[in-house]
Amino acid sequence: MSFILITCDGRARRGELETVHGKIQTPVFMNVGTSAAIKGGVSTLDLKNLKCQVELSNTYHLHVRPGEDVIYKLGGIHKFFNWDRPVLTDSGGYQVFSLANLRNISEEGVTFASHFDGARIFMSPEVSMQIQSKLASTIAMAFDECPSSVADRSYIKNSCDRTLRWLIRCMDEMKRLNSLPETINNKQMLFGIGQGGIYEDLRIEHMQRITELDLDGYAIGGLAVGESNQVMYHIIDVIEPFMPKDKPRYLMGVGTPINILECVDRGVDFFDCVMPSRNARHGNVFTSAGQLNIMNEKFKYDSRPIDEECSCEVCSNYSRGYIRHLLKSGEILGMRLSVMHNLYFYNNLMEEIRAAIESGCFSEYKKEKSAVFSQRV
RNA sequence: GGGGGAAUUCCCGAGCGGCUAAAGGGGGCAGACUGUAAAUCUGUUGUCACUGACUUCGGUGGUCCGAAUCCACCUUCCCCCA
Repeated sequence: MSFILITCDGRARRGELETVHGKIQTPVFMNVGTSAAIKGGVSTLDLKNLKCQVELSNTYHLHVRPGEDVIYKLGGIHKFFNWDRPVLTDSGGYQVFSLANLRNISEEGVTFASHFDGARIFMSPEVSMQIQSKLASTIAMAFDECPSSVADRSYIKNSCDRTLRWLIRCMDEMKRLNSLPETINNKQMLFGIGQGGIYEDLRIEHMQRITELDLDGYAIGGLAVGESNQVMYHIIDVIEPFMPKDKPRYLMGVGTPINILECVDRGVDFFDCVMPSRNARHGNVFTSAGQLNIMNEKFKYDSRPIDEECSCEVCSNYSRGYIRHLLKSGEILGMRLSVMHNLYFYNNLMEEIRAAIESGCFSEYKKEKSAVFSQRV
């Protein structure tokens, strides 16, 4: 289990992470299927055709439904949804942020009122690790607090300190769980998460302290939660020098195609975002000529594919006019086709980014694509 | 043949004398969405010379300072009794 840095182009890194479920070529975009399913009716069989390397699911959501014991008894998440490539499970830390009005934080952990039925759910570093161990994902994320972007400095400081203490508890619990004979994946990896809001010194301090611990990868959390892109880029610039060169770096929850180009350029290896799937469900699709909303009236009689440059199975077979009709009619196929296209677009973008880094022309590639991606069709 | 009810802006549907260009849905048009409480949310939806004016609530004519709202007749539709 190791991370190899194949080559660099400026700060952009081309790497390879070896896992028990195969190698991950980085930079990589992880396809988000929170409840062990890509929303919009896209299966794991489809994901293979969409160039997906890593699927991401969520500890909190799978704990609420169907419960980790169900997935454990069915052989772990890979058997559960028939996917043999890497899976990363987020820890539930983001739900501390997104379900802010339904939870209560203490040193021990977080109590949620389930968004599903209001039942009390307790999650702590140990509980999150236990759930993720039963899910048997390839990579587990540390249980952190993703604080609000408007939280004040003293709150962020205290939150970072607590998240560090939680990280150590996560590591201890993961070590214990990986040594148990009944553990499905006893080589489960653990990534730690750096926080610090928009405060440079807190960001640096937190990153320094978590990188003193021996983790399989280091994530940047708490960005793209309301601050501007420029602030986000600046924070990454500030903390990047403090991240180990020989470990994968994961920018959580980001982002737009331009965000990804900018952050690869700043040395990030892993990304994930809800954007390609959520936006697709609302008709917003990404193309090599810029974004468009397929439901706009101007596409009513358009016989062209979503993206004439795209070779995904959706663009090879269906017109804008047809997909517009499906979405306008509330047909689930409209979502399915749009989501499939957007995921292919993201996964293909990452493939092109990898090739550009390998050939040493990443900055030209980034410049050319950024100009196009900011356009609307 | 007799009796009763209804016609509202693209559709359904409130309104029953001034606060009504007219609630609320739907549909239409557009926007948002960044470790997914998101098949969700927001804006907009008579016309124009648009901080104002004009036209509109089946039709025609009345009452009134003022009518989608009251009256008369006409047209169409629905229900009940024969």
